[in-house]
Amino acid sequence: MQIYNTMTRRKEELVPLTPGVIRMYVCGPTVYNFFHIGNARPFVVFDTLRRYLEYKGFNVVFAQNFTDIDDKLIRRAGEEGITVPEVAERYIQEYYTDADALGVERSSVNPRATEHIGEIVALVQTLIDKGHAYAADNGDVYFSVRSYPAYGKLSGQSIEDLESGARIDPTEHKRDPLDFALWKGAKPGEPSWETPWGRGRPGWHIECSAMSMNILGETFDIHAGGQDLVFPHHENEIAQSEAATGKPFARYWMHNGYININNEKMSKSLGNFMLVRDIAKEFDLEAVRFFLLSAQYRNPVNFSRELVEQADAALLRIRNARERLDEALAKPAPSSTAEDEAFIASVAEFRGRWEEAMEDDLNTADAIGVLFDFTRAANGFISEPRGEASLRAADALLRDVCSVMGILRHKKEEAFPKEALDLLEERKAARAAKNWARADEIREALKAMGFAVEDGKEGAKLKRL
RNA sequence: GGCACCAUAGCCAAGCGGUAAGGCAGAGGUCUGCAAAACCUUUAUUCCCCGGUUCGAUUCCGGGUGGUGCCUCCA
Repeated sequence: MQIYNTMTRRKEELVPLTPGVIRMYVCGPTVYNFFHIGNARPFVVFDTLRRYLEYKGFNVVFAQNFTDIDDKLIRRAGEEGITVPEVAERYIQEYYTDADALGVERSSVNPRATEHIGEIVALVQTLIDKGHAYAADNGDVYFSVRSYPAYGKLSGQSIEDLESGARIDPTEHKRDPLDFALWKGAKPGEPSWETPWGRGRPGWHIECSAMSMNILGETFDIHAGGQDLVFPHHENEIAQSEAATGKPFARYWMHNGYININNEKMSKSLGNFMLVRDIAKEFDLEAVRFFLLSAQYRNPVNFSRELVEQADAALLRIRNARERLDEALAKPAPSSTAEDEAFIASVAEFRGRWEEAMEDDLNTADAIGVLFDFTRAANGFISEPRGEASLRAADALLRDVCSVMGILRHKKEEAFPKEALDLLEERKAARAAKNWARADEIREALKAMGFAVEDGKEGAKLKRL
C-alpha cells in the first residue's frame, strides 16, 4: 500500500516495522467540548485506514489519546464550577457518543494524559539529563530547540526561518523564543503533580510522545493527525522523542486536509465550526461519514448542508442495492450458468479495482467510484433470478467494502406500526379493485406518516422516509 | 518574509503523459394503473490563463491569475 508521508513529501510503500503488525497513533481530542466536523475528519479517515489494514489481514494496534489536562479544560472547569477530571470524563463520554454515531471503531488503546504522568515525567527528566531541556525559575521546563539540529525536518522549515517568523513570546523564562514547554509550573488552584523540579503539569506536546512511545514502542509505524498539527505539535514530538531515545520516532506521518466553511478553515478560534452533535440532529451521521470519505483525505473539503444532502442521496443508492441483493439472496436460487461465472469474474475485478484505489494513499473518492460501478452492475445482474454462488460473491464484496468504509451499519428497521400496515393492506385491496384514487390517497397518507410505498413484483413494500 | 497546498461540468469529485471515472441535480426512455426503486440514453470538443518540453499535456517544466493553510491554541 502506498502512503503519502509528510516527512518525505512522497508516496511510499507502507512496510511495517514488524511484519503483519501496524502500530499507529492518532492525535485525539482535547476533551473540553463537543467536537466539530473538522475534528471528525481525522477520526473517520484514520478509522477507515485502520479498517482497511485489518481487512488486508494486518494486526493493527491503534492508539488514540485523550488530552485531559490543559488550559482549556482548566478554564472550562472554572466556568462550570466542576473539577478538571469531571470535565474530562464528561466530554470523553460525549466523544464516544458522536464517534460511535460516525461509525468510528473504538481504539485498541485510549490513553489519557493524566494516566501517564509517570512516563511523561521520566521523559522530561531524560531530556534534562541529556541537556535537551532546562527547568526555568518559574517551574516550567522547556525543550531547547537548538540542541536538536534536525528540528524542522517535518515541516520543512529551518530553525533560522522559524526564528525570523516567530512572534515575540512575552515569557522571559525561555532561553530561545523557539523553545517550547515540556512542563508547566503549578499555578494556584490548578491540578498539579510532584516532580524533581517542582509541582506542575505536562505540556501538550510531551504527552503524545510519552503515550505513543509507551504504548507502541520508541519507533512505530504511523503517526497521524490533522494538517494543523504538523507544526508545531508533530515537529516538537519528533524533537523530544528522538532527542530522548536517539532512535527514529514515527516512520510514516499522515496528515488530513481541513474541513472548510466557504473555503475558510473551520476552527474553534474562528468560530465558524459546526458541531457533529448539532449535525446529528438533522442528518444520519452515516451520511456525514460518507461525505467525509467522498474526497481524498489530503484535499481540503468544504462543508455545507447541501453537500451532506448530496452524500445522503448517494448513500441511498448503495442502501437500495444492499436491499435488492438481500432480497435476491432470500429467494430460491436456480443453478449457476455461464452468466453467473462471468459475473463472479467481474466481481473479482471490481474488488481488485477497489483495493487498488484504497492502496493508492487511501483514495476513497476513487474507491467510491468503483463501488458505484459495481452497484450498477449488480443491480442489473440481479434483476432476474441468479445462482447462489454469484449472489454470494456480490454479497461478500459489498459487505467488505461497506465494512471498511464504515457505512450501512444500521440494521433495517422492519417494525412498522400496525396502523401503517393496515393502510398498506387496504391499499392492496383498493389496487386489486382498480380503485386507483383510493390507492393514491393511501399512499399520500402513508407518506404523511413518514413511509414510502414501493410496488414491486411481489407486492408492495413500506420504507421509512 | 519563510514553508506548503489548491484551481476539472449547475454542485461535489477521481484521473496526473495517450486523448475526460463516479455521485448529486437536470432531460429523455424502459418498467409501472400512476409512482417509487432499478436499468438504458443524455449533460466538459475539454480540465484557470500564457509560454515551453513532447509525436502527443488536464497531466511534466517556467511564468502569470485567483483562492487557502502553517509559521500562535487548533483536527
